[in-house]
Amino acid sequence: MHMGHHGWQGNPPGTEHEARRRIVKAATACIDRAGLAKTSLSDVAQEAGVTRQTVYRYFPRLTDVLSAVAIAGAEEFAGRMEQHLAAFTSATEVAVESVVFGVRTVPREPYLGLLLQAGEGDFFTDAVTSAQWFALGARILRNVPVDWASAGVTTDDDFAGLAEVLMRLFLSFLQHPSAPTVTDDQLRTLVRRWIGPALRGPIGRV
Amino acid sequence: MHMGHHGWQGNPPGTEHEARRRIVKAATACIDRAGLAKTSLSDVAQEAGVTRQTVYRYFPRLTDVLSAVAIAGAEEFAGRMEQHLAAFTSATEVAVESVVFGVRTVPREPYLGLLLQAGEGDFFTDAVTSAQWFALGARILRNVPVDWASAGVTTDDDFAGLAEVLMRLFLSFLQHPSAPTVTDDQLRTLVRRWIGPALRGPIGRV
DNA sequence: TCGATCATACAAAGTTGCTTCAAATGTATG
DNA sequence: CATACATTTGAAGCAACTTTGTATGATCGA
Repeated sequence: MHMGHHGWQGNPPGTEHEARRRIVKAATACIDRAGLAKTSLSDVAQEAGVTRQTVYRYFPRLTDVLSAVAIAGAEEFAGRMEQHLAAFTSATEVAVESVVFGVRTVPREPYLGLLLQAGEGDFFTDAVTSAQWFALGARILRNVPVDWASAGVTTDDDFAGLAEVLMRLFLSFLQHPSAPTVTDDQLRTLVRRWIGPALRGPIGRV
Repeated sequence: MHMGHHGWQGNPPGTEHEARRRIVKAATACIDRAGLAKTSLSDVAQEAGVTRQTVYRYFPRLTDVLSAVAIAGAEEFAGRMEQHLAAFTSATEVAVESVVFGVRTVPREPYLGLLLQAGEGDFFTDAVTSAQWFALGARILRNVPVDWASAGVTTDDDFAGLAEVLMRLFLSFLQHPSAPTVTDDQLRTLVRRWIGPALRGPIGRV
């Protein structure tokens, strides 16, 4: 990574936005490799092939870089989740598989895992709150090509409520696997049995 | 607490079991007052009015005292929860109110709160695992005088599954209140809407 | 006498409160 | 981009203190 000595020194190739994106990508790579605690701004700058000052140009503080990493990670995850869920045709299956997908995928993404375990006051919690997670979940569900109306999910509140319950279950399984090894099928049975009935027939007031 | 200089020194009043119970009670009081980190075996002994050696007589290690505290606390909590739930007559309401009761009650019990936040490898986690919590929940539900059969909950698996979902939701609300202040009614609506339908009519395979 | 406790002592392990040194953050200037 | 620098943070080492866990003999009541 010894670029910079004979290359361009003025305006970089690509837009400002591009440089910003490259820094976030570099930070993500560093965190994935060395962990959050062992990642310094110098490491990120080196990985991105820029100097520390350039990083400060786009992010006033180190925590802003990390917030951007968290948000970018969540967005990327949302995209993959949506893509994955598009393969299912019933509302119940989409609900079931969203939990399974989350439980199996998130632990492989170090910065997302950190995000979920973050405690009160943690800057990571400020970056993406659980409320934002629920909103993200609702957005994902809404975009999945399924006949939600016939499943009784129509209003924004319906999506928000369903997303919140599913997200809470999936967060819970990350922290309390319950058995040393929970199989995908055990997860499916649980969600299908206890959330599924709500997705058949109108939900209405209860 | 300067007893011991002029009191009895031989066999104590009450049975062996009584002394053990008194130590657990004293430890609970200490933890409630000073917190887990600031509670030492000496404190517990002094609070119980015995010497450290007597504590060691009943509990080989300090962690055994704390395990006993955790288990006793969970049992006591289960008793109060069962009593509370006896006031409700429908299966759905029992499910709903069990979550509300848990969310509102547990934070007031320092040693239970610690238990729920305990991480992997924490001795508190060894004391009462999440699997034990789910089992406790199932036991509670089973004992509440409600016509579970007509709600579709009959087998041990039904109780275990329902208890697991409810416990997970309640644990989740402890850690992610979602909004700064979640009202009891918001909690009720969520659970009633997404778990309730499963408790009307037979559950069966899905 | 027996069984449980008290009293005291003590080694090993863990905590706390520093001091010191290196690394990282944030800012300035050319 | 490159270099320089004040301030903050983190890690490493170390001494004083606390706590754990164990041992041993004396005391008291049944």
